[in-house]
Amino acid sequence: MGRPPCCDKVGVKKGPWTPEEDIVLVSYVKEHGPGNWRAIPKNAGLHRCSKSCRLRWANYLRPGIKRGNFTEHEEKMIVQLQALLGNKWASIASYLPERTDNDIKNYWNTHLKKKLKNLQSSNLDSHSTSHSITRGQWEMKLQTDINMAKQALRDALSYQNTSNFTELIPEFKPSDTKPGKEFTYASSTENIARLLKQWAINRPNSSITRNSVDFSARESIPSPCTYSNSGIKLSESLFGFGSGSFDSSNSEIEFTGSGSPEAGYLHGESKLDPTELDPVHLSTLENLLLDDQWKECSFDENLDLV
DNA sequence: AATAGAGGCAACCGCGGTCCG
DNA sequence: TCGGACCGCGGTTGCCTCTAT
Repeated sequence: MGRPPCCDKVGVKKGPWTPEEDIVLVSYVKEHGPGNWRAIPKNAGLHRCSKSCRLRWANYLRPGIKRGNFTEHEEKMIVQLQALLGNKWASIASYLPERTDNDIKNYWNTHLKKKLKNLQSSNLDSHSTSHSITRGQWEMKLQTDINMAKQALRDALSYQNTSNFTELIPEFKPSDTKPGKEFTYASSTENIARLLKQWAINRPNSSITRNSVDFSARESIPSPCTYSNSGIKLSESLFGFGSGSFDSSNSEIEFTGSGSPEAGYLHGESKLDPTELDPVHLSTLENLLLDDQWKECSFDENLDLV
């Protein structure tokens, strides 16, 4: 009946990963690709639960992860997307391809929550002298929020991805550590980064870019669909978020590439796959957010826009 | 210099949906 | 068809470091 358990709970190691374990995991994934996590601990000789391996890979070891301080742009996007989507960290992370959902979640909980709370309380203070918010003010605020949300999505779409895969592997930078903080794991991180970089270079298809990524491990490449109308060119759904740019001044969106690497090999398996999204939900959202930009456009019948 | 409290973050836990034997 | 494992995700915990006293 059923499948055998992924790992026997006895003898499964917990806690922080050692550099050696990281190297073993990276080496194994390098050879076999991510996926089939239940087989990895056994085959790689790791005394870890498959779940732990997947998490370690997704949150720390996979190529393309940007570490260190969040930029102002990233911060704004997180705030606005959180307001839009709620605590859907995986969804939010799909807009920030170089950040993991765990990172975003942590950053939200430790920094942004407080920041917003302070902002709100200072706003409340400024309002305390006046009477309660009027209907007109409320509507204005709502409109502002909607505009902010729209801007967030535009920002997301105009996010400029780096074009070269090797650029995605961050070299260890002193800025990754806090001032004065002894970063005992630095050398290991650096080694892993180098290892991964080497991996990228040595891959059979070494001309890997973010737009031509090997999805062969497990995921299927979302078939590119092209919509072209009114100067708008798309190769995939908005939420596929491949390599795209959006120029609000001339209403031109250009997506290239046949699939979002974020949904596949480069970024583990937790990212949104456009083909798996609820078309009604997302297209409604897209419609709402990009109403101004998109209302004039007619789409291919394959598009399930409401 | 020692210590307590706060902050940051990696990793674990538990749940719901999906998949497989 | 069904039971149970796998997978992905969000919430939470616990450890380590920093800072204030």
